[in-house]
Amino acid sequence: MMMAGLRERKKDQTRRRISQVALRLFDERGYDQVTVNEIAEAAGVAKVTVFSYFPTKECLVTDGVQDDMAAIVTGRPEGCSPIGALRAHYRATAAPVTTDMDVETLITRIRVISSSPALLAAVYGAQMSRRHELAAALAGGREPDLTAHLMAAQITAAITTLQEAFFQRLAVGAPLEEAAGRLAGDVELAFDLLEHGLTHTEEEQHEKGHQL
Amino acid sequence: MMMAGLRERKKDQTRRRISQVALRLFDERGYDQVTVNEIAEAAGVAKVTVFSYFPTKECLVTDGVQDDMAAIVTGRPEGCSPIGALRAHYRATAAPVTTDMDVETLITRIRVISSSPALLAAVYGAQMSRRHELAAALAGGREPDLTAHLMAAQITAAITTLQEAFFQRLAVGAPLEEAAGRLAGDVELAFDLLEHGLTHTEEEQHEKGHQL
DNA sequence: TTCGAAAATGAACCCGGTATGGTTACGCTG
DNA sequence: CAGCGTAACCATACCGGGTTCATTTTCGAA
Repeated sequence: MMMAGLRERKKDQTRRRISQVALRLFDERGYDQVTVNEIAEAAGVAKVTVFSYFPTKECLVTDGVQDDMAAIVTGRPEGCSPIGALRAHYRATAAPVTTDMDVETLITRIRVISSSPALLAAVYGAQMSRRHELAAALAGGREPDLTAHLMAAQITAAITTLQEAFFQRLAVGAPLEEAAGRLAGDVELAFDLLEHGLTHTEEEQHEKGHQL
Repeated sequence: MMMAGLRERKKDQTRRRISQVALRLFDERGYDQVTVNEIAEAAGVAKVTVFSYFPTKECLVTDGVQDDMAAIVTGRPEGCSPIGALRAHYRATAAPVTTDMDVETLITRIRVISSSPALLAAVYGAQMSRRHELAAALAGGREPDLTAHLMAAQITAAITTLQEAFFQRLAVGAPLEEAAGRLAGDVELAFDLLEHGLTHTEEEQHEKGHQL
């Protein structure tokens, strides 16, 4: 195994071509103004082939933009609180913006998603579904109680909001470095709110400073 | 105005008939297994008429199951914190389960929604949009900053989770009174978590007691 | 070289939702 | 009561996302 035969290579190639073409068209004319037929034609395949690679039109954009939170919690090092693990994770990913894919492509994806209500709703719907996994991870094996579910919901909501703010800056045209820099501070703010509650006034939050 | 002519009465009647028939069919066979054509036929109208009353198939179930949060915050009495107002509101609605509609119908709706991933995702997506309104209300006129958005996100997530838990108990068959009673306690727990943070351990939360 | 299987295809189909153009019946006004 | 404007309703055709299926192409292994 692991011998990349011609067949596998062609498959990967086709998949990439479809997704690239789709992203370009979406970016040019807007998600809703592009039909799957057009994508197929522009990519030189049949409609049914597009759907054989991507189960839905949405997946052409959203594939691989999901987060793993539950895995972060279950895989956290010994003696580390769940929230601590999550804070550390997002603190770490904020700085270098570690991404295994082309940054330009990622930004385009974000732009496309942010500017389509349908896509936004889909992404949020999907993330909501994952809350249950996070709740299970937080409960650590036991059946998650209401507290676990509430924590999972709040954490998910906070992360989503962070991403939203980050994406918003990128979509507006802010350079990647600046957006990442702000994100770092935002992560600390968000987790402070999560850990210490909303009744902490803004002054208190600020006077604490966002000690890295 | 307010003079209910025959025309208006017929309209209301038709609308109600469509929604009732749809709900019954959904409950019997599942949301995805019922087509709009079937609903129309069973209700004795044309498909286009169904869509003239309800913009989407989802709305046949989700219409009127939304919450108002932003209004609660903006309309809160003098000297009352936003979170305090929300806590008071949900504390109040938990006990009598004040609903202007048939309880049995409401429960059926909930059952249908809970058992359809598509509907759940739709509801979550819709609630997402309302977060921005709540954030604006929290900011009180000024442009909402990240803190406001984070608070709105957390609050919305918590409320959603409460409803989910409540609905879950009803769907499982718990009597309305028992579910409402538990909901009252859950509301206090949720707002304690919101106000004081997730790092409060469960023992602390419980030792505080849920003082009404 | 041959053969099984994976990949791709075209065409028909289903369903949610929209557009159009026409019919019915309510309600107002004279 | 006559008649007219209009709101509600309808049938039909259409569009786009997504599925099914039977058929053909293409790769890889024996």
